[in-house]
Amino acid sequence: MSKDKILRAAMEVFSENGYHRASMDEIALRAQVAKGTLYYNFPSKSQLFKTMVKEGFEDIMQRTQADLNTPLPIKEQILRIIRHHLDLFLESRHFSHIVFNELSNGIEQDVLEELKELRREHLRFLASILEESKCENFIHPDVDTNLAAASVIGTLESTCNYYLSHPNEYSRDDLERFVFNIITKGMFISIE
Amino acid sequence: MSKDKILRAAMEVFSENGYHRASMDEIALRAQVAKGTLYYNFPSKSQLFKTMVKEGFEDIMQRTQADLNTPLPIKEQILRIIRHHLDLFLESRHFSHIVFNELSNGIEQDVLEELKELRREHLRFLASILEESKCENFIHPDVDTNLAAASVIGTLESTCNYYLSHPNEYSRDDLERFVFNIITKGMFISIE
Amino acid sequence: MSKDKILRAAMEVFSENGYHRASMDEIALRAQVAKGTLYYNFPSKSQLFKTMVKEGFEDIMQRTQADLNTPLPIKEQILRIIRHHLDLFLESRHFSHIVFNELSNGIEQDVLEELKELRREHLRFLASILEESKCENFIHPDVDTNLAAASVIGTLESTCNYYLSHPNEYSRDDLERFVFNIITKGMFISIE
Amino acid sequence: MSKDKILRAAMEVFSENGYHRASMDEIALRAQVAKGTLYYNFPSKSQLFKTMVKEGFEDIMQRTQADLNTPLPIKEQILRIIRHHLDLFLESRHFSHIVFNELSNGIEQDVLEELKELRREHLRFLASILEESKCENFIHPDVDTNLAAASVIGTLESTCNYYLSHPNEYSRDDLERFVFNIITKGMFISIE
DNA sequence: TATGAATGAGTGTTCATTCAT
DNA sequence: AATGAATGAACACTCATTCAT
Repeated sequence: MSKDKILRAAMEVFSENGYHRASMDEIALRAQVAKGTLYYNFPSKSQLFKTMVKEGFEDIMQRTQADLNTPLPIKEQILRIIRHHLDLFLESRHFSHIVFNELSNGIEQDVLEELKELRREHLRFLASILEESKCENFIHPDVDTNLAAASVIGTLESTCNYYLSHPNEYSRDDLERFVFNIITKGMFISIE
Repeated sequence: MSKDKILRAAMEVFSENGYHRASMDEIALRAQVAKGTLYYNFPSKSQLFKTMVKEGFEDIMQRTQADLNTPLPIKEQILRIIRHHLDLFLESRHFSHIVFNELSNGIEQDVLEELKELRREHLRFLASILEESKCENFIHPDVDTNLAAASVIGTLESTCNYYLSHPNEYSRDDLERFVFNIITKGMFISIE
Repeated sequence: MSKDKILRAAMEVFSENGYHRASMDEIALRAQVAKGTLYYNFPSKSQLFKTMVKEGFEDIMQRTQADLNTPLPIKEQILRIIRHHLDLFLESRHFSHIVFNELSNGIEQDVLEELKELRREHLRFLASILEESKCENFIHPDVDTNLAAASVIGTLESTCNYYLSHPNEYSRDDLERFVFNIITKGMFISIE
Repeated sequence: MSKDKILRAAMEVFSENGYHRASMDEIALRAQVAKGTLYYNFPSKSQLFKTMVKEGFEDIMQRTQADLNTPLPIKEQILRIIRHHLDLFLESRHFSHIVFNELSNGIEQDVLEELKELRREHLRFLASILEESKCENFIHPDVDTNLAAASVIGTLESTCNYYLSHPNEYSRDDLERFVFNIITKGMFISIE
């Protein structure tokens, strides 16, 4: 079906070029449909973008959720969340970049709000997982889980970026372990 | 002087719209100079952008450095770094966003590399501060200071974003304290 | 069809203004299409120019060739070549001017080479006709036919220019006769 | 003096780039004066161009005239005219190209007419030399000396072009001899 | 006499969008 | 459901020219 071909092509092109440098011509070319077909299926570039982002978010949340359905020790749960997000950030690097960072400006106002809401939803999803851990006394009682969720995402994004722009300095496992440690234990020994 | 007026206007316009939606016309208008004057002072849009970013980086590094020159307890040092970067992220919110995130795609290749190098330099700067702390045994010996620097930036960026899009939920002090705690102690009590 | 309308308009506008002063706006206006349509059909100004020139060259060579297919006395052959090129130079005066003269500088390097090759091809075409005459001993054995072809074109261009800028001094027949004589017999009686 | 430096630089830059692609910035740079100085000495780009062309024409005419002042056999006279013009066409190749060919369009109307007049004057100068030869019965009585002068220029220009774009195929002497022969004897043996 | 910062009209080009088919 | 030719507003950039010093 055209719609799917277009969405796949859009994911590629947006990822490779960012929102603005991605052109509808290129997407049509990559999807092997005529340009008109894009507009037959999606009302505008920004709406196509939004649909694509939405599916991405739903996918990561669903996969994470599925993985947490079976009862697991807390440590394992954290590790799996990290792993899923590292997958996303490393494999669909540019997509995740757009999704997590390029949403503050430069995108049409109408769609921007919806995209931000999607991101907030994702953060709420992560926060709710953390909240559960907090209830079970795994997390410091003074830690705000909303900010913590944001901080997890920020740490993942930023370290992935570093990892990707310094190839050969670390292994993927190093990265995973680092993020796990920094999130759980912080970096300092004790400074009080 | 025109050059300064232009840089100030550029900062505004790039911040409000992101690199691509910022137009040279708008910058000229905002700087109250003719369009040609932009090109008299800067050879291209991307070079203007680069100059602006460069000055921003130099400023934050210089101010941070100045503040760390006097001997301070480690806790205070960390707090000050956080404060300076919170200042940057909250006051020049969009600028910092561009600087720390929008550099992955969509900007002319030639300038992109220089910008990334600026960012790397900034991370090295932070990493060197952390490395010092590590030498004095304040930081866990297995923590990589490069990744840690990246993670600090990611945490700051992401939590600032959250803070800014959820007004009235937290105070600035909450934010500062949260970031300090999460960086130093992590979020978990003990899960081993 | 748009493509043809554009080529016709381009011919007009390039002829009247020369390559550089011809603007894509003017061409679009003259062709009664939107500016975008120019770029839908031709990738750039220089490529549009090249296409136009190419068609012109092909036309003159084809028409000349067609006329020489039937066996004719050498004198008649020469006259017909002259006539065809006078037609071109007098009727599409500016076009031929561009084609034969404006190709030395000021045109984008990439297209310039192709245009020069077209001109060389046309000269080879004329030279091959002359070469045949030479083989039949109509032409002085020491005359280089390549240079001779170039010289024929130069003479035609230059005398046409003179003719056009001195209206009423000569008839078209005068011109034709003059060129024929000067090419075949030269201007001097005998000076050795 | 500035004026001379500018004229020399203008000659270089116009020759290398053609009228339109030559920029006042480049000329100022090459002349090592500030841009304002160009406008202090010449009212506009086109006037600067005109002045330069005028000097060029005067120079070639003067040098040719000087050479013909002493009594010489007709053959030698012709050879010298050819030589002087070959010098001009081969050494200041682009300048002469502009002067002899690029004057039909693309240059500001106001100056264009004056430039054409300069060219006509030069042709009259050559024609007058030929006319003299004609009076002495060296030239066919039915040859119009005005057209002949134009034809000489056209032949020179065109063969020089060919010569320059086919390096190593001919020597300068070949060229000189060819032009002399074609002008004096034409290319055909006898076709009546 | 000379400067050079500033100008702004003009240029080629891009691209999301439309619509007749 | 799908097409692709056509659009036109918007864009980065150029450059001859001006003018206060």
